[in-house]
Amino acid sequence: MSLTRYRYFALVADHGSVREAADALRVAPSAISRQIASLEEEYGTPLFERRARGMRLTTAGTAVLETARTILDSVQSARAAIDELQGMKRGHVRVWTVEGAMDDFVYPALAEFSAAHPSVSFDIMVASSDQLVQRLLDDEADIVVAFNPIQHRSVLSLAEIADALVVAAHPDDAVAARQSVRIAEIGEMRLALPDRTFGLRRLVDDMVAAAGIALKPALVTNSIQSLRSFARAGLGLSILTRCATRRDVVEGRLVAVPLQGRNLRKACLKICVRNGRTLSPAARALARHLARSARSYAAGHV
Amino acid sequence: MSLTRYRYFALVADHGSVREAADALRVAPSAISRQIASLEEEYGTPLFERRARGMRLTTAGTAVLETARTILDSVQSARAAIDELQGMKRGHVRVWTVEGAMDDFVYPALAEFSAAHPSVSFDIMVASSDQLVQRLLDDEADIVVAFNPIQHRSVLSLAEIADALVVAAHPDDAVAARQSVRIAEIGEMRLALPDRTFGLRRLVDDMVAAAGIALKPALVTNSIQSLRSFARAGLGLSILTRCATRRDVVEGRLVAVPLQGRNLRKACLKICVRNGRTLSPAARALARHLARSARSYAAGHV
DNA sequence: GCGAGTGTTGCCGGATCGGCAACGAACTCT
DNA sequence: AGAGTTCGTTGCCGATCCGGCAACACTCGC
Repeated sequence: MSLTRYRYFALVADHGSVREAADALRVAPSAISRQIASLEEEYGTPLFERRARGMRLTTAGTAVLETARTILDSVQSARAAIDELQGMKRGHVRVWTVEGAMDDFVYPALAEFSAAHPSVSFDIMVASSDQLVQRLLDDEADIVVAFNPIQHRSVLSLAEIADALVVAAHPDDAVAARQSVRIAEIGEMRLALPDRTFGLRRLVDDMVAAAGIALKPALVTNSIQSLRSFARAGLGLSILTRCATRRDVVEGRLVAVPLQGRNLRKACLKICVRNGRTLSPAARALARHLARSARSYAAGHV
Repeated sequence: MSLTRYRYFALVADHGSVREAADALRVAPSAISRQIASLEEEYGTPLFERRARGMRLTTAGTAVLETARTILDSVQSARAAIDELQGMKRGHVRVWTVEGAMDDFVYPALAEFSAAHPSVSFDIMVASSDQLVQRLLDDEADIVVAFNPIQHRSVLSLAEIADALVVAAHPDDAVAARQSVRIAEIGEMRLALPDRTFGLRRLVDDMVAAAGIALKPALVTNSIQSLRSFARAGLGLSILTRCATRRDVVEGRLVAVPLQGRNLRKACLKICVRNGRTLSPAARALARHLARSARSYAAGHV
């Protein structure tokens, strides 16, 4: 939203330091410093006293802080009023998702939504893609985030994220230095794979079948986390999606090498709802939000 | 400021139409339309009902309008509180300016300042540059905006705007089609000039003297407005500054052709205060604001 | 004096904003 | 009914703003 300056300002006032506020907001200190400076220019007077150990409000700053709180509260209360109008007060939404999308996509999007609609509560349940579709058909899930779900006329996809298959390797593994890995090669590798109820596994099976190879996985599991751990421990390679490996890659614990091959079907994360079913207002709003997040996620990580 | 969306929103709600709000704010309707759309996305619901004859608030919109008013009021009240702290309540500032800078520079800057500090009142007096300096020394002016004022150790320049000399011509005049005019040529032209108390006139006189030419002005006046009218009526050419002709140029009534010549001294508009004198808080704030405006004006019109 | 902690600044890539012109929709007046 | 008017919206583009990064300046405590 556009009230960034006031949010930054209030947070700095609370923490007494640009640095701490920056950590709390997960932005660079310079961004906050600039917004404070621009606010001071707008009011034509310093709002903080700069000290060696942080920032202390000036008298003028105190007045602005009061304003900042008023502003932020009143936006919050407008949201609450709208929630009430739309029957989202005390709403509850049941989201089922594949494990691989949870950390990198579902939770960040959920955090945004929850900040806007604090009174809505959630179930976040994890299952394999096949099971997800079943939950949706059984009306046990309002929204599912599935990986290459089977086509079904009662399942409506609102948005999708193309998510490449990668080979996850320990940074010291020989594979980690490569630009890509061909399908034909993975038959020879020490591999960990998800079990056959996973959309990811179906994709891999189809590809290796088309290439005429047989896989001898060193480990089969029903947990994405365990696939990551396998590779992180240097026990061998795992096949995962880029999205599921992002955090470990950024933090240097894994390297993700793209899989290459002519039979590489589009690997696709989809936000799905049950066709024809009328969702609760809260669920509808969250579904819209997830779909929007998916589109911007897709745009940002191509 | 960054609360644009809420200002736009409130104004549209008040006027009941994007177009009227756009006219009132002097921005394009599309800009407002977008901000409204983004606000609606932020709240996840339409805030206006689109009708053939304008926009009508929805119920959700009414809730947001309340918020918008709270926000805008509370910013206003923070300003007022700061003004009070700084002793700017009911301040009064006496500004003296050259006529040529009034419309294009002084009034826009003043409007911004006045929006931020509504309780400050002004004298805006017009005089020639020589007289301005005298007012400042006599403590009859707090701030002056002068054109190439004479150097004086008690006159402190806070900021300056380089302002090129131009020949103003009627659009049909032969000169209007040219890229530039050399000093040497203006001796032959039918010219209007300000009288000798104007900084602008001093500049012209110095240049023609250096070029060894004598001028036979067709009209001498103590009013910039009359110089403009002279050229607009097609009676001949006027020597003016780019800043003083901008509006007429934009609206197609005049063409401004740059003057060229090696003796062309920098033509310069300066924001000046009396050195050593302690200004009232309101005057100090306005001086700062004018100086800042001058810098951004200079940056924007090179 | 030096290191650790702080806030700020220059630079740059990406996102946003506003102006312009063209469009589509709905009403009004022949 | 049809032409014209009055709306709001959208695509495009240039200018501006914002945030990340790295280097810097400053203060305090050892």
